[in-house]
Amino acid sequence: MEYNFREIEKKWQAWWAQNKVFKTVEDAGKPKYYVLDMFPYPSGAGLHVGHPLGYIASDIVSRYKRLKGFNVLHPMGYDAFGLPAEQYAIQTGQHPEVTTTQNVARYRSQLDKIGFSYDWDREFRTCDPDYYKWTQWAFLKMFDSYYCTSCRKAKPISELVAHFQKNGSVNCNAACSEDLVFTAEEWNSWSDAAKSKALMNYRIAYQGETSVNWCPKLGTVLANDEVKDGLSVRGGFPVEQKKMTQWQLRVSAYAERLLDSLDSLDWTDSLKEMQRNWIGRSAGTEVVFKVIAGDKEKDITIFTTRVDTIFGVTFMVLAPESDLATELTTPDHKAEVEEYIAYVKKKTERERIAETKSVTGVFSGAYGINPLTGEKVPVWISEYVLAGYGTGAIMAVPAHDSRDYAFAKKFNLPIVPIIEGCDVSEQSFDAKEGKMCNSGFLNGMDVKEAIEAAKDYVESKGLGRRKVNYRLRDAIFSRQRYWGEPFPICFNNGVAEPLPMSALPLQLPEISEFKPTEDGQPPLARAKDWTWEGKPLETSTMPGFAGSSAYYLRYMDPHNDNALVSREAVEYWRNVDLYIGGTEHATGHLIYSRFWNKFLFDLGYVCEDEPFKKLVNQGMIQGRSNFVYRVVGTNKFVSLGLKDNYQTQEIHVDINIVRNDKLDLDAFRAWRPEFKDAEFILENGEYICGWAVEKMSKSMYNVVNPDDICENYGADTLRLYEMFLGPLEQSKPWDTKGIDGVHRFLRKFWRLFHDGDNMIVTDEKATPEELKVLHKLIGKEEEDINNFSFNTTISAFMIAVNDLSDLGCHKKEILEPMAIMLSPFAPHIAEQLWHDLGHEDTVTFAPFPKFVKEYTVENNATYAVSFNGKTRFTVDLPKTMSPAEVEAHVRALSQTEKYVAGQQIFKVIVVPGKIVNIVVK
RNA sequence: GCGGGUGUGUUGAAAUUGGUAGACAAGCUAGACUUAGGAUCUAGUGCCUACGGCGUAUGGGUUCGAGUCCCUUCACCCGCACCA
Repeated sequence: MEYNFREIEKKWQAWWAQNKVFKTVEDAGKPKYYVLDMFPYPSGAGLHVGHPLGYIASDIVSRYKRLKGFNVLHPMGYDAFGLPAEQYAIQTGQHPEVTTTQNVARYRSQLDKIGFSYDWDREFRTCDPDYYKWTQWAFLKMFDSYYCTSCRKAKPISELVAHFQKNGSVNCNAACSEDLVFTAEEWNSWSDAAKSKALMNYRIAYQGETSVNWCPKLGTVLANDEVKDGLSVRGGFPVEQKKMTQWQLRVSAYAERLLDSLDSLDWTDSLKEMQRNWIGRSAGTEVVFKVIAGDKEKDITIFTTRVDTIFGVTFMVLAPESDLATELTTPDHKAEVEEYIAYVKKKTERERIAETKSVTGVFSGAYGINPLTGEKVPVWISEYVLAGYGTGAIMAVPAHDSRDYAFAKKFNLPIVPIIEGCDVSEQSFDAKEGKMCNSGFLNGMDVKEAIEAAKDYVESKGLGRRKVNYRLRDAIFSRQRYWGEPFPICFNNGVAEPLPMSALPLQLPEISEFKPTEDGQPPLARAKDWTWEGKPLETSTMPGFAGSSAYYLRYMDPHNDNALVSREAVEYWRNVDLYIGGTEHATGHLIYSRFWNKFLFDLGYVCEDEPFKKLVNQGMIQGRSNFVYRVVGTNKFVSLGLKDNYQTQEIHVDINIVRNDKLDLDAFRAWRPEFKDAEFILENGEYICGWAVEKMSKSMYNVVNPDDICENYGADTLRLYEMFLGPLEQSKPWDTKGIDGVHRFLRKFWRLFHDGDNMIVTDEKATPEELKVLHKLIGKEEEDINNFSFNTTISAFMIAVNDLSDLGCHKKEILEPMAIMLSPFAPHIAEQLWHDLGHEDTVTFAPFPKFVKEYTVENNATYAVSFNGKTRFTVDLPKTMSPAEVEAHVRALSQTEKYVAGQQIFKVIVVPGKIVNIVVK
């Protein structure tokens, strides 16, 4: 029997499913290992060959860990709420539930063909009421909590209420949207509605007015990570800034913890850096400036990281969106300012980004007083100052800040340098170096010294205080959509009231149309009787990241009806040991999940502060398109190498009728009617196509579907090939060149066991040479899997198989461990061979062979010499030398050099391969 | 502009982490067998002015020894971007 992958794969996939081989149960006797893939959004297009890349890698690790004796949790499910299904519903009237179910079925059948070792009993979709019950539950917990800034954790809001009753807002240590000041008496005198309103300022899930990314085309608000370059990530529609009242999560309260615990994670530096930038910690100073606007006078606070430059302040700037801008404008400048604010408001986010270079602004008529110099400086209003960061007001030091500099140049404001010898005639001097001048008590100090000295001074004089600001903003948590989790919130005379836990899950109501209502209400407003005990329910739904923020916990205990996850389950599985997925979630899902986990950790529902210990980002697989070149105005096609002799037009050609960049001429003629009579100008009798790396897409005819590869080569070949393509983390184009190589390897592997219909494995004892081949591979695989270097393991397998073929080795002692070791990569063929060797159980839990180093004796003419176990050089020596002679020789040699090792003792170590190391102790 | 990363044959890529650069595959060339194929096997394949010399984007440095470490320049990729 030849290697018949179709039969083998079908047979063992069915057998695994039937015997529930991958069903996982908690087992205190075994160490746990939790391997998770970022679950997919089931889109209508199905999986292409890029999706399984990470899944294959995680499956390899899962299977390897099982061989190593771990109890492995390896689940899969679907992130099923989201925009595309709803957009489709709006267009076609198809209920998103229906399309989602269809798409999930398609995904499942595609995944099943690849032979993953998921425990499908743990599968769920985020749109299942049994699941989103717990998303709603977590929201209610957040609604019912505040963040205590002194103990750095979430606490019940009732404790804060008790504090207010006793002390008012004094020492309340709660993260909040704005600093409210009230006494206990005031608090106690307030109505329930007023209290509720005040508490919104502190809740972790709260409703508040904020500037949001509004996408008119989608009819919904979007989170910052859902917007790129001023366009929505989904759909690419323009986004504008709008002030709206929205549900939000107080993620900003966790900024510090999210930043600090990054250090403990085994993630790539680039990803951690991305999160650090996104969180954007900056330690600076808040300084109070007195501002005089006509007959009005007001203290305003500015934020700066460079208090040391305060003597160089020549003007101040307010953000046009901030309330201060209108408040501090003097009557004689009112018209201009209003016009300017209107102009800024009209701009879309995209225009703003495009015009960052242009400088705009207007004078407010007000003047600020520099608290250190007493100097009077004009207050301007400009869009380069953002309302959402710091205090929305800055002191401008044009000599030492490039933005202030550009502004000063444009509006002819003075530029006063305060660092000795710097030249500010052409541009500002932003560097934090040099000696201070023109700066009163700071004169003569080094800049770094001056920063600290200025901070101390400002604090000691009560002019301001040190302040750490974060760029991370609270997450906007409502979407004006249908296909998402409903909020378990109703409104009692406009006051938000949580539903009781017993009301969960609050299920999505049936509606017939998914568009927003005529008066701009979200689609849920169309539902009949969308009320709770007579009170209207919230009509927004939760965003996509809500359901994906705690899903890894649910897999631990997916059918629990009493808790998101039971204490026993979470204490056994704890957190994810290995998480594999794309970088696109760096600042979205991976921040929200960490936040969500920390919140549940604070409340004692989970036992680890961080959800994902190790994270690996697989690269994107791009498409590789092929082109033919039509001679303009004819139906003649010229081969790539000759095309420069003609005027040609480049046409995408279906990659399925091209092999190794050579066009199948008949298939091309049959591809489309207009090419039926195509003629070709060939080179060396062949038509060579051009190619380019592009995104995989239908319109470029370059989509490769995993089902087709499974059909033509088998799942094992697909798995091996995706890994063989190159390092996991690297983005690379899909290119079927070379897939034959790995397929050939599997056939060779098969032939070590079989000759035609006969099993040819013997019980003979293995020779040291054969054992050496085996153990070299064992060592390599152990090392490589821990480094996620799967491509080199596969190379090592190829070498081993070639060596064993050369040695004519068909011995069970060698081949049985080889089959076990291959099983993570190519599980179907390994399972078949395992059974061929007479086993009745599955290879899944066979013990991974033990690595023994001794079978590595070899000698050769090249020697490498190392000093202190590190530095080495090679010397050519006669083959016949004994180790002692080698030592003498090397000693003599080294004494001729300046790095003399004369007195040192050499030790000869024999290692695998050609090189003998002579280590100097 | 800031931050992170990458640069090795015709192609995907290896390199015991400072020690024979190009393993393993793909492609190409020649040959064998053949039921002529997208099968199998064998040999060759970095470059040159070839018994030698040169080669890991560029120029320099450290070292007995550099793809690997340090500095310069260039190119490409990714992320952030008026964050004070």
